[in-house]
Amino acid sequence: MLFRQEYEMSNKSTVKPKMTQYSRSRKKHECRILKAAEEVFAQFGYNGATLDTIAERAGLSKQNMLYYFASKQQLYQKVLQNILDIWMDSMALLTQPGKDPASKLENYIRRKIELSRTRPNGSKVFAAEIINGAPHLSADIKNRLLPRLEEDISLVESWIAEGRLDPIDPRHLFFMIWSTTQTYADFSAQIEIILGKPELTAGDFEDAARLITHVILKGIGAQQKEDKRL
Amino acid sequence: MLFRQEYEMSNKSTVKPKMTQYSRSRKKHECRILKAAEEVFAQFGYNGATLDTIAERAGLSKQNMLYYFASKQQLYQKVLQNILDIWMDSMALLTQPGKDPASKLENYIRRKIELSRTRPNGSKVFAAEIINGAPHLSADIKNRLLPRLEEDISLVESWIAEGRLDPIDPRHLFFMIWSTTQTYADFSAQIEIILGKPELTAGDFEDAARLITHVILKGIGAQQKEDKRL
DNA sequence: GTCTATAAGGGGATAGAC
DNA sequence: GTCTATCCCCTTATAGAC
Repeated sequence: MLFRQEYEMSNKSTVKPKMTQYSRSRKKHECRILKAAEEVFAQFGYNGATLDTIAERAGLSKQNMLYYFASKQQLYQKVLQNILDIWMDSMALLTQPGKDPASKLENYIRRKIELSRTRPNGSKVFAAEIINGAPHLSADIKNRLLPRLEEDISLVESWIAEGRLDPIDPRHLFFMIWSTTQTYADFSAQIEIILGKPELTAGDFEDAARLITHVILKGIGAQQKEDKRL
Repeated sequence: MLFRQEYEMSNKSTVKPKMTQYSRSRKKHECRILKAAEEVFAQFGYNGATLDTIAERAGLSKQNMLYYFASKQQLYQKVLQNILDIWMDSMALLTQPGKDPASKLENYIRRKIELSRTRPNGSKVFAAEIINGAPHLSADIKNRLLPRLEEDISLVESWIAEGRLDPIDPRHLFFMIWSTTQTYADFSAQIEIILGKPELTAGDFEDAARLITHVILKGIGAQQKEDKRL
């Protein structure tokens, strides 16, 4: 499912049928609103997006939408949280047991590319937020992303210590993986023009994943089991 | 100079002193306005930026600024043009005579990183514009950037045909170079948090250049004369 | 939960004096 | 070229009926 169900806290342990009905309806609305908001924030930016446009795309009135999300900021924050959650989930691929570093990194890169294909608008909203100085997100980056990332940095450092990777700075490696994969969501307008296509296809994302994996793994001296054909 | 002098067309071949005086004063104002606009558009986005804020940072009134740039859109377009011009100039490093492919690519990557350091706001405005679907820039990408890029794509293809690079898609290689270098401008807010610094230093950009050059050149099978220490 | 109406403020752009 | 004044539209958010 593209939009995960949130707001679980409204479901108490003693659930009455009426309450369930209520919550389901509410979730359905919230889900549609969040989907519309992600699209509109991505296309017009925070200030360019209007509640009217979002509401229309979600199929309700602006005033009605404000019943579900009390303010524009609250809606925006939720969109940001969602994509950060999804990206942080994907980091689990780096700590899968029983895989070599090259496979783990390849799985992570491929997952990030897949997310650029399936959730481009979330990526765009996130990117625009960072570009603007992350006023609504710096706390989450510091308090949620960074601690999780530190573990992965230590992991990469251990791989280097074991001689399985070239001695590179793990943090810059992550900047490289993030930028090369997310650019296929964030800069799709430019990439489409250069590739001469109205829309990027699944094949284009596969090309991207193959090239990024090849260059990064070979570039950091990680052994791949079999070299992919380009 | 950070902001190149534009609007050369107002200087006719028969220049009178008074006219020169006039033009110099105008250019000085326009230059300050463009610098301020680049900063404000980068921080707040097109719709979030206000003429009042830009004018204040440039040291004049909003109404006075509108004497130099007739509309917000016109000012914005000029900011976009400037950074695209600078980036296109940097592509000349790929066609320098008497250099091997690895050196040319390294020079280009290093120049792009240097521009991320010296003109981060131009990069941010450009990035936000592409994220929003490039409504003001798609014509320029198609008509100015793409033809220039086609030459560089042919060049990379010839290197591949000569066996000097792995058989990669040149277009995706450029997407990789652009994303990895521009991320140090566009995503500086996130990178600063992760590196634990209030501002990125020249040393951070040097670290980035070294890692990107190492990984990409090694990753595409380009021979480097001497492997840089990490 | 959904509607109509409206308050309240912001911001781009123009008019016209100096 | 620079200033004061102002027009006019857009947008967020609230009030209150149903």
